[in-house]
Formats: sequence, structure tokens, C-alpha cells
Amino acid sequence: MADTKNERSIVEPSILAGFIELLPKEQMMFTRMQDTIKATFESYGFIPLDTPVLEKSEVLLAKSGGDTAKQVYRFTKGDTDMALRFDLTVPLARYVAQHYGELVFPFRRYHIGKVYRGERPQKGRFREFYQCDIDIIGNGSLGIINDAEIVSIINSTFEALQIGEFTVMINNRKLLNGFFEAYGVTDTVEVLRIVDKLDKIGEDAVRKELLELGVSAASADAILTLTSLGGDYEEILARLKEMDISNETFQIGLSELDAVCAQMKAFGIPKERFTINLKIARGLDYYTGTVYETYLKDYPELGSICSGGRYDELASNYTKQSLPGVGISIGLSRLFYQLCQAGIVSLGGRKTPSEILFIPMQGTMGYTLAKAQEFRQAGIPCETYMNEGKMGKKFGYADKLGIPFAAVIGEDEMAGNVVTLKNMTTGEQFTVGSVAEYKTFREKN
RNA sequence: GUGGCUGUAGCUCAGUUGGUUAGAGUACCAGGUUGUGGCCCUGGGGGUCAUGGGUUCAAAUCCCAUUAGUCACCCCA
Repeated sequence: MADTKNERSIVEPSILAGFIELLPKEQMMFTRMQDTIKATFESYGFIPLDTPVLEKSEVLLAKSGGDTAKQVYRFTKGDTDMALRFDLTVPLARYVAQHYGELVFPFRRYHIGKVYRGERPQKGRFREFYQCDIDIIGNGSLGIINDAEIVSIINSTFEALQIGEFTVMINNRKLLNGFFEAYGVTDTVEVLRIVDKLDKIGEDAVRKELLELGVSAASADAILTLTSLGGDYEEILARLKEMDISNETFQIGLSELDAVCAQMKAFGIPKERFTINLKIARGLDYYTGTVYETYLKDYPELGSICSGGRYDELASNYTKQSLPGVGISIGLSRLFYQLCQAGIVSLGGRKTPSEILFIPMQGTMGYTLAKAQEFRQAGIPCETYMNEGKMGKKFGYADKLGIPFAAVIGEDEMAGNVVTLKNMTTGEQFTVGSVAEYKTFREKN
């Protein structure tokens, strides 16, 4: 109180490292993408699901060992040991097991939500980020055609997002594992992990790592020959069938892959949108069959923008029921960040949903508010500038937010029961007597 | 968990071999201009130079520590 100035201590406004928040124009774009994804998922009849961000630690960490557990935000309040979810699949497993008796199977759900991973942040990698998941869970069994439908959903989603041409790459874990076994590999999990790095570190480095693991030179060569098979999916399938590998797991994987490809045609997925890529392995260990990754054709360096696969036992930690499933996840925060960085989505323009800014003059507030309500009810997002001030400031408000039309409402407008709108880009003004008339005019601009 | 780089105005950055009262652009506020914005002109507010210590007659500048941010490895989306 010694100071004459009324000083208060100021806390530096900042957020935790690795967390992000968006500015209005970015958020508008992000939300639009989210809405598109949601609409596409629902168009396939998937049910929305929301689960708590916090779960009991014993539930969340039932399976994960080592690496994942280290990245989980975990703490206690009172006697409760809790943790933030690190993906949407584990909560789904718990949910399905818990509500098994009340759900209708196959259970088709989508979930768009935030997940948390306490790892060191870096470019395009966040500690809190959105995942958009879609999964189909069967009760006891789930036909292979579901694996094909997932590709159809990926196709529809990225078609709707309009971020450029893309390719869904498909592989099968059984095929890979069977192949490895046929060549005497014992540690198939580790080999999968190494093979998954092919695109990143190259064939030579992978070969080196395989040899270090104890894989024989002949086997390593065979594996690299397999993963480098190219061509369209029909050619690759033909080559795989010619291989004459008697391993049963390999043959099952091959027939699954064959079936998925055949059924994708039935879903009407354009041939250039999908391919078999035997390099795709996926790091996560719970996949047991089909695996997917999706790449943008013009920006393969962004990496997979949508990944997933088939798992035989979703909820084995929570129930004795056999619940096989297949699903995918879009890492939306990362994808959005990359799209902005690469300039694929342009952020110019609107910072608000508002389409019209109503500016009432002296004595017309009541009329203006009623008019705004009329436009709103007709589906036009709009707002009224309600503060005192100079006209310049009011127009500046519309200008800065990118609101396309401003409507100054004076006594003349009120007397004539009309609205005079100004196109903020062209400066042109026009008068309409109804919302319908406005819509017609808007179409022409 | 390991390593590299960087902290100057809300934001982007200047700041000479260490030398007076730390600048610019932009953004913000006010006025020029109370029924028509963007441009222009004038003025204004805004800084513990990340924090703490050290060297020096003198530190934004050199040294040390701390802290924050950032990028990469690991792993993943």
C-alpha cells in the first residue's frame, strides 16, 4: 500500500510445456475438421462415446508395462490413485467389459477426445492432444469384412476433409509373423518393431539391427525382400501366393489380406486410394491381424496421418469374454499442426462464425435485436454490436474478425422494416426486406 | 531419461571492441473524422533486458548457476 499506484502482483500467463491452445482463426479451422470427422463417422452409423479423462490407475495401467507406464500422468488425491488416459482404446476396453450386458454387438462407437502423454515435447508432438477413434467390437467373433469397412471409413473421412490425395496402406501382422517364424525368427515382436522403422532409417540400418538381434543373414535378406515387394495389391497378392510358405499363420494372414482387398472393391473404394505395403508393421503390440497406415500423396514426409488395426482380445484385462475388434485413430492435433506448417490448410479469413454484424444507431436497439433474432432463427449466425463508440470502431470490429457483412440499422431501416447490408470486402451496399432475400443475394456474391 | 540451441515491449526482432536516458516495425489506446471500416497524419501507454550471483570505473553485452522455452534421440499420434 506504500505505492500510490494501485499495483497488484501479476502472474506470468503461460501454459504447461507441451500443451497447446489455438487462436480464433486456427480454432475455427480445427473445429471444422473435427465436425467433418464426426459427421463422417456418424454417417456410417457409429455411436458417439465419451468416457472420463481420469481413470483409476489400476484400470488404466492393467496391461501396459514399462514404456507406456512411464509416460502416464499419474497422481493421487486422498487415497485415490488415478491417471489421465493416454489413449482412447484402453477406456473403450474397460467400457465394453463393464457394460457388456447392456451393449448391442457388434458395438460400433466413435470417440473424439483429448488424451495425455507425459513425454518430452517436440515439434508437432504434444502432451495433450486430440484423437479421433472409431472401432468395431465383436462379441466372440468379428468377420473380416469389418476390416474392409474401416478402410472405407478412412477413405470417406479424408475425402471429406479435403486435404489432398491419400493412400491407405494395408498389411497383416499374421502374415509378417508367420513369415518370420518360417525363417526361424523367435523374437517376432522385436523384429516387427525393427521392420517398422524401414521408412525412417532405411534398409541397411534395419538389416544391421536384425543381425544384431541374432537373425541370420539369410533370414534378414528374406525379410527385406518380402518388405520391399511393390506394385499394386493384385500383383503383391499374386507374388505372396507364389511364395509357397507352408507356415499356417502366414497362410491365414495371406487369406485375410486377400479377403480385405477383395471386399474393399465392394465398398467402392477407388483403387488408387489403397495398396498393400508389407513394410507397415505398427509399433503397438496389441495388433493381431490387419494393420493400416494412411499417407498424404503429396506429403509422405508427414508420416501416417491415420493408423490402426485388428486386435483379437480387446478387453482381456477386464473380462473373460472374447471381444475382438478393429479400429483406427486419427491424431488430430498433430495432423492439424502439420497441415498448417505445410500450408495445406490456409488460415486466412474468418475468426468468428458470425456472418453479419448488426450495428444499431440511436433508438433502434430493440428493432435491431429482433432482426438479428430473425436471421438467427433462419440459420444465419450473426451478432449485434452493443457497445457505444464511433462508427469506425464498429466497422473495425467486423473488419478484424472477418465478418463478411455489416448492417447499420437506423431510423430509415426501422421505418421501412428492412435491413441494409454492406459487403465488407467490396464496400457495396444493398437493402433486403427478408432473410430469404438476403440468402438469394449472398448466393450471388 | 540423454544431448544441442535460445531468453531484449503483447508479437517479430535490432542493439557496434563492454560506454550517456535500451530502439525499430507491428499490435494496442486516443485524437484528426459522432451514419460507413481498411489508407494516411499526430500523440500516448507499455521494459525488474528470464532470475540470481560474479568480473569491471562501467554489463542487455563477458563468466557461473538457476529457470523457462525450443529442437533432436527414445517412443509414439
